[in-house]
Amino acid sequence: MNGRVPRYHRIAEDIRERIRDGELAPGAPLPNQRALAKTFGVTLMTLRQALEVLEREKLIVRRHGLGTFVAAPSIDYDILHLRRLAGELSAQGEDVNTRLLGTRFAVADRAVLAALGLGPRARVLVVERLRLVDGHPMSLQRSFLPARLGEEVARADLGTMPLRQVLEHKLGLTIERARETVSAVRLGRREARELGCHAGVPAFESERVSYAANQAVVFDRVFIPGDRFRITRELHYEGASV
Amino acid sequence: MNGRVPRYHRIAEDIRERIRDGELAPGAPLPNQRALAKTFGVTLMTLRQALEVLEREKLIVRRHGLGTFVAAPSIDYDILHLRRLAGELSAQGEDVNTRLLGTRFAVADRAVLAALGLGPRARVLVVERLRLVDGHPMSLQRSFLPARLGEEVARADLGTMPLRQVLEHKLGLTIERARETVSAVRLGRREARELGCHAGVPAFESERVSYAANQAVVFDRVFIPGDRFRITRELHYEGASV
DNA sequence: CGTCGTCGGTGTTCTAGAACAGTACGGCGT
DNA sequence: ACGCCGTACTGTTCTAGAACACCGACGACG
Repeated sequence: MNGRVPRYHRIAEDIRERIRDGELAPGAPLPNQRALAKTFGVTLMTLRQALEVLEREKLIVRRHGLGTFVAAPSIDYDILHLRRLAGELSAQGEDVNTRLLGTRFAVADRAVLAALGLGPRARVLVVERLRLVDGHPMSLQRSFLPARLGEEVARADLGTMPLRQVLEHKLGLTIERARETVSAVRLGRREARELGCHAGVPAFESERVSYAANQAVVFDRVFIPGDRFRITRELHYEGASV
Repeated sequence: MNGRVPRYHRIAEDIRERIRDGELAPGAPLPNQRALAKTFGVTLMTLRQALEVLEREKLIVRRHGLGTFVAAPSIDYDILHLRRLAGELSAQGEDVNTRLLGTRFAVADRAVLAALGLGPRARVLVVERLRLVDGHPMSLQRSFLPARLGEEVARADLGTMPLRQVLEHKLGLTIERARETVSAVRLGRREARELGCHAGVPAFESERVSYAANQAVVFDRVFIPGDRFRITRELHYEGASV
């Protein structure tokens, strides 16, 4: 009956879709938990597990004694900003596009080797792209793929198709998980030239490892000048004292 | 029988303490869930709730089929729970302390005025503190409070008591919400001197507005040299396509 | 006219147990 | 010697129900 995915995942996905489709507008209350449990044919506990998932994703807000509500979209805005940083921006709002600067094979540096779990001196495919917002360069992204995957990828039309999609369709690899680290660095000469600013200006550097089927598949390194980008988040202090 | 705090809170607190006291070392496995449930005299479900709390706090890691382990402390600054950056860290793991550099009244700059909702040329109390980790300076924090609150705060012993606590006990103000923005900047001369590095090195600058009762109460500006901090986050791509 | 209690809605915590699902390791077969 | 596979551990998902806690509104009482 149930696939191999937990029931509460299905339920969360179902509600998530209804929110995304606008069937449940921001601020609107969901049916009460007991009713939801009944319509999904599960126990209250199981339903609550689904709601917990959604709450962690900031899609809903639960208020004791009041009800459960679709979260205001202001919170998504932060997430959007974070999305951006990593470069998987989904052209929402501003005019965003990507310019392919080039691809080449090269020997990977130490950080890339470690992240991808490759032996020393292994070769990788390097894909270099520039993200433009409203026509102005926003970030420079270098993606590294193990050579064996790179062969296939290098033939794809990266100018128009997102790398994610190439991996999915050409190689059957679906990125499931990623770990991203952001640091503050000084912009190098080459990076500065591509981004149209001076060498040495402070910038964010994001390094990200993406996993498909528990295997490191892509390493991304993104540079964003500090004057073009900020990370914003909303904090809430509810229970827990210190 | 049970106090007004949920049972699973108590359990989480108990385990949290054992970790903090070093009774459970980083990397060490906890007893299995069924055993823990028994020793706490509670159901498996209830125990799991406690573990979930601890996992969200990144104090433990649960691994299916393997066990539950005390998480290895990381200097990375997790953007999802970023207690750290803002400086309300609870001495977890590393040896952390704060040195009060000084307090003074001054005319606020534009950003501070806007954030706190003050009129032009308003005076504020400036509290300057240095965060040390293992004896080395990690971040420089400047907090700004409206003068009317500042009078009271200035008399408190900020060397030993966290600002949060002063606000809570002396003024009855509980911070409920905050908005934080992180950008990449070049470190100024004064900041560099306090932090023991050269002017001009890239750094994170975090600006945070904290609200109590929907009123902006404190504005914090934190500088952290780029070579001492990183922001890390875990991404999951489950349902939702883009 | 105001205040306080009750009531019916909501989410929250908890029980006792069953079945499922990864992981490691050791023994069996080849 | 090697590989497969069962088994005994681990965490995970789920049930069916009960009792609790919180919130807002309505009505009774002073």
